[in-house]
Amino acid sequence: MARERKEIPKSYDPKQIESKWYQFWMERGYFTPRIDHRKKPFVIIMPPPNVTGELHLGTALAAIIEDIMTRWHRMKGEPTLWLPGSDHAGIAGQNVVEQLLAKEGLTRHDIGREKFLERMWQWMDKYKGIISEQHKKLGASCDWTRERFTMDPGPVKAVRTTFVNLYNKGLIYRGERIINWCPRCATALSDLEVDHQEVQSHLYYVRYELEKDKDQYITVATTRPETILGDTAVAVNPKDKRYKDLVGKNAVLPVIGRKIPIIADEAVDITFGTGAVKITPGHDPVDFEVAQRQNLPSINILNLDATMNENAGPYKGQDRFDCRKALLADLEKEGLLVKIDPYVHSIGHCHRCRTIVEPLLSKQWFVKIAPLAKPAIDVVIDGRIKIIPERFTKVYLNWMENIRDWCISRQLWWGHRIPVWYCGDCDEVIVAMEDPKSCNKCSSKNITQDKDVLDTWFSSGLWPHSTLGWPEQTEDLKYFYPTSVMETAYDILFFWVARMIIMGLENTGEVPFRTVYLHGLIRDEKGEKMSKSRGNVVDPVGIMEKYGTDALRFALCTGNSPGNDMKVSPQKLEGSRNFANKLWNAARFVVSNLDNVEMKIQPADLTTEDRWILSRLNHLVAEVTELNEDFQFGEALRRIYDFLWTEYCDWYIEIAKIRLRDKGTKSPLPVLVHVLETSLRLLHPFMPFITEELWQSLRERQPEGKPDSIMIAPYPAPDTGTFNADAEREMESVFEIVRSIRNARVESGVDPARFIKAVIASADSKSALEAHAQAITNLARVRPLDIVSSAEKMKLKRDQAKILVLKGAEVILPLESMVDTEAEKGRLLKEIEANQAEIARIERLLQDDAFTVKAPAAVVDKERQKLSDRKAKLAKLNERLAQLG
RNA sequence: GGGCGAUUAGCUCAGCGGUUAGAGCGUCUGUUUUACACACAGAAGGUCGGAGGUUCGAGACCUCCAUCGCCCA
Repeated sequence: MARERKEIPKSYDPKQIESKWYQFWMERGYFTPRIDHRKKPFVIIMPPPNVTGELHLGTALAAIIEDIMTRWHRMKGEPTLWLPGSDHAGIAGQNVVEQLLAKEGLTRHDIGREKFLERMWQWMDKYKGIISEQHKKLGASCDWTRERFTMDPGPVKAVRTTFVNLYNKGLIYRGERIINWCPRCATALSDLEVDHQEVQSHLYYVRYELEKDKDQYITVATTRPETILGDTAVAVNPKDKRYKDLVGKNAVLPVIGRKIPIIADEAVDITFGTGAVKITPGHDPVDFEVAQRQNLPSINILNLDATMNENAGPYKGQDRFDCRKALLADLEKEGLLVKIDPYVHSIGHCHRCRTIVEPLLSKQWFVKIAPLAKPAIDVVIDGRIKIIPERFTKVYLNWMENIRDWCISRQLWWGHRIPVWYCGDCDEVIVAMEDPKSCNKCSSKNITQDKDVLDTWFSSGLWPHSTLGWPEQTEDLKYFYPTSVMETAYDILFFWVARMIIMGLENTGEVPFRTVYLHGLIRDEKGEKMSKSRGNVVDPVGIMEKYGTDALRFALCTGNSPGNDMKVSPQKLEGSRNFANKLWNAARFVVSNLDNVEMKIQPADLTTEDRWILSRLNHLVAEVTELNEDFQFGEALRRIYDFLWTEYCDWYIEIAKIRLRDKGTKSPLPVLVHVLETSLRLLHPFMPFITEELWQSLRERQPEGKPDSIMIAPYPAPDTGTFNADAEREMESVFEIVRSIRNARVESGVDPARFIKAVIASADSKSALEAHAQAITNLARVRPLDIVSSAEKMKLKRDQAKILVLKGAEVILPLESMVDTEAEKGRLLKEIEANQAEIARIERLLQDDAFTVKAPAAVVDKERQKLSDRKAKLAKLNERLAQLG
């Protein structure tokens, strides 16, 4: 890209560069992988965000983590595919458009199925675009040429094929079962789409008269008195002696007077209420099972809008909760309401609209799940799929082992229509890949398609293979499947991840992905879950505009460990932005010094600080590589941050300035540039925009052998040959000297601008320290500085000086009049005490045979070294104290 | 009822067997030291929720308890 070479602005302005680079990457086609059969690809299928509105922070977090993995693997040279897409979001999607219609005073029934679906598509097309744009703004390097929508022809065919196959295998069936019904959404829900919430409620004790003897009663306890109207029995436990004589007799339902039997069933809990319970097979799953065992009839008392139907007698037409009140009043009047106890129990609410769901008996389509769950359990147990963090493995298995048949039909219009036709003439059920024209049994043309659609998660469950072309054996499917990582939030482990494993195994015989990475949920500063109703939703686009995309990425990545929730605060975002600015300025400094310098590093020219920073850099590269491989991206990024800010900026650049000013010495620029360039590549997956911008400004000046973009440059690999413990030790001692002088200056109130005299005395590293005289002079503001041997030290006049006793050296600061002898004595005594304590501790440790024998030799040696350092230091401190008198 | 997680500096969190516990923010004291005040230098601040135990050695491992949060029934 041709750019003018000009001054880099003083502070980082993300707006200036982000869209430019994204466009550049897109134009070059970097996001689209080249299929290379010699290489193993890295593949992530994006969890498709719901097309119900705009992106939220949770989706942004997912995209960021996925992008980090994607960019990292791409830089490692693997053919890398990150396939984006979006989900039609059945109930949620339909809700959104229905609400829009409501504003026009319309319902979907007013405009009809066809017109409604047109509106749905309009909405979807609009928001699909918005979500893609937002992903682009985040820097998501996904392959837009392969973008998919769950209702695209490919996925539609996959859904159809799966349904037909499972039906033919007898794994999809239609049956009358107790399902969860949301009266507001007017559809059946799966068990997962019901959220149980504890509520303060009441337990009502109601008397049922016995048929033959009106003075005798059996009292039952219930939380839902209106369901009395649907009772078909009273049950007691066969072991319960209290009711032994009543079993086999009939009771009479209050108010409506229907006769029902008193039966014995093991399922009854003797300790609940009175030990006698009402059985309502039409509205309770447990009761339904009892009824099946005991051959009891079921009575449905509800209409689908949760009003009472004709079976409710006098209450017909009333809302379920009005009916409850009316019935209780009537019971009270008749003296049949024995008592009301306060009672806490959990009630199911619709996952989407929070309405209380109603269990009811209904004819729906189900997936027979047990045979499908078995292999899905095996692949996790035998490690073919690994879940991170590991603790979710247990959660997954526990759910999978107790799984129940999955209700997949939804009474919605928006979604994948169930591919089933019913013959009006012969009752044949036709399930076929191609839409039938007539009944295949009686050839009647009088056939109608099932009106319902499938649970959204049915199509989502196919996502990893349907997006790649299944059921066709496409090139993509053959090459990219099974995928590498499924990255998503832990709250859809069952909804989605589990079903993808089930469906993937069933359809392809292969696992859909090797690793499941589950991230946590994002909460606000107070730790509350973000939700529209709480009004604490943070819009990622607003953040990106205010702080920059890389800052958002940094903030969401650091401190985010798998499976743990995280809080996002303005402070965190500011800190992230500050880091971007810090990096910007470090690069600005390097680049501004860059013209006409030979950039090749000549090993012979390297100074100790050069060897130190190269050693540190390569240790960093090794650590980051290891952490990335272990999916610890937050920690990896934190290490890069620490290195750049502290080691590179605070120390290396500051020391390099000396050589930059003095043109006579070897230039530090080759190393400055090398470390910066390597760090930028290391950092690129995390902060793609600023790293590309800075990398390009280096490349402009040093284009030789560099690829066109940092995102296709190789990810750094550690060069262990640069590891240099000696250089690290030497620099550490320089830093210690500088720090201690700075500290002493402040302590003694020396004017910050003033240079003071200093002498450094060292027994064994005099010559080494001499090489750093300039650095110490500049960083600690000491001049003149003398470096002397321990022997020479004795000749110095020391009584009016401040003496800093360090590990490898002593620093003598002749602060003359500023030294307060008494205060100095106090300071020394404190230091002596601390050293004595430490020496005592180590001696105790080393005298302990258990330690010296059992601890690893390296640990013991480390302690011995520490002890001798401490002793030397203590001796010097004592000597100094004696001098002060 | 069963399970999981969290509890470390004022706040947000790292650290997950090696012995003086780290960072960022905040606080305090200074500083226009020609990359950066979105910065620099220095400082204060923690008996790592409690009690037992394992170990030569425990924020780290085990047991129990407490508080908060989540999931499943």
